[in-house]
Amino acid sequence: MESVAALADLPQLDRRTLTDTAYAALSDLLASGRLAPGDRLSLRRSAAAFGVSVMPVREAVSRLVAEGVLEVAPSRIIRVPILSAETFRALAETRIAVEGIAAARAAERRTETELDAIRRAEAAFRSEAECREPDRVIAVQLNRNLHFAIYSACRLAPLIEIIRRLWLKAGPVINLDLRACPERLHQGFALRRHAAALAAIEGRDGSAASAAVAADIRDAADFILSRGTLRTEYGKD
Amino acid sequence: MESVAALADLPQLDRRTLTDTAYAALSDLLASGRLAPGDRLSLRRSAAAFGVSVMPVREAVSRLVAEGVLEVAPSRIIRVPILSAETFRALAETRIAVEGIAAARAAERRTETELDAIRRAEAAFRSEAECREPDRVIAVQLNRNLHFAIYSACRLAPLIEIIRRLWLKAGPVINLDLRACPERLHQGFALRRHAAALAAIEGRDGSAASAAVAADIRDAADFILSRGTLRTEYGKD
DNA sequence: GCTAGTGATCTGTGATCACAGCGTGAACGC
DNA sequence: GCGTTCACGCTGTGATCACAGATCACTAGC
Repeated sequence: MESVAALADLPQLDRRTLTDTAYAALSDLLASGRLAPGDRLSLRRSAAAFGVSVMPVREAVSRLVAEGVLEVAPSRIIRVPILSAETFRALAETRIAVEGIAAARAAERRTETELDAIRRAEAAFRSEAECREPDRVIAVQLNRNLHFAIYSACRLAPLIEIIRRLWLKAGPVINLDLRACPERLHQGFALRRHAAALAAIEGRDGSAASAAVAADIRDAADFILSRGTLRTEYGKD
Repeated sequence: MESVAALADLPQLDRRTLTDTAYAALSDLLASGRLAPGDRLSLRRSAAAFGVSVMPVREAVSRLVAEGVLEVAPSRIIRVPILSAETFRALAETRIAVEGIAAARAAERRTETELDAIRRAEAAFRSEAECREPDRVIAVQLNRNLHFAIYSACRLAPLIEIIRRLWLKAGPVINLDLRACPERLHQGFALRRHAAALAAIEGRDGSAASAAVAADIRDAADFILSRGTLRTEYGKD
């Protein structure tokens, strides 16, 4: 018999399958905006790029398709969906509702530790956004970190998972927009909303936190919709 | 060239793959409670039962695993998760939050048509529940119909999809419970909540609708938790 | 009688093959 | 010169094969 204590240290050697790895890689590509709406994907090509067979990529893509993050056209082409304005609006409304709740709960029951993490995340984003030449990729990542630092404090694992998926769906559109209009970072909209959210969470004010997050999401959504780059008509492709 | 009008009638001949079919079949098994927590699943056996190869079943299961509806143990066994009390509570809280929002929105912007559909669904459930010997399987289905008739009126496709997934996760536990305690139907808790929800939606009272749905969910969750059949300790298996 | 070892069997995971459908481009016909 | 067609290549989907690991029943040994 081996040492029980030593075994307890590695609770579960994570059985990470190639499918999981491929899923994580594709998710990252989508979340970071390196995959834009309309971009196509090929199982065989992706598999070659990852250095595996098509099987794991296929399952990963299948999951993303099921989640609506990718779509497969009747012509058997996998691509990241091009959202219509209406679809995007519905997605934003859903985000406002769901993330608003998470923020409210987070404000009401955050611990000091969680509050510290949120403070640090807010500061990190702020310092990058106020920099003279902010790195867009990093800013997006830091914004994401801040939001999820807040949502994590709601202590509702299923809710956080839901939000993760919503971000995956909205990611490509938002990142594409930010890439096209980097100056938006300077306008400080997000900074104001973040500050308001942080203050609300510090003061355990649920509805104020919810409102701040909602405003943050709505700002971005309105801006994207106002640019009019989204399809206004519906039509399968 | 064929008639354009005729083509428009069948907007998209649904390219239903075997994977989609398998997914739908498994979802139905889970939602209707024919698959209980702890039940195991084998790819090869399921494939044989469906009369297809393992491939489609494998992808369908993979999706459900990704959604947390099924889990694959390190011992390579697929099964429907046995939720701990804590996990179940978190799931119920999430449902209360999300479905509450959907109900509130539904109440505020339902059309007459949608209201009619909700009324019919409520009446259908009531007549079955008030029957002397209610059919549990049918009652579960009618309850589901009513809830989704309400949620559909919120007009937020992503939100409805989220709720669909939440129901898939909670389904086995709830159905298992209902199967064990059919008398709960007679107590009329659900009936009262449903009536309150219907009245709120008729009166376009969002917060009342939200409260009614939340109470309905909480009743069921509290009842299940009070029975103490759920694991109280956590531990991977 | 009970335990430890051991092999048959079944598991999901990954790779490979087969196929029908669609897109694309070049060559042919008018 | 321009439009049509046809063939090639690539696509996702489904089936099958290969494999490592885990379970479980059975047996040998104490």
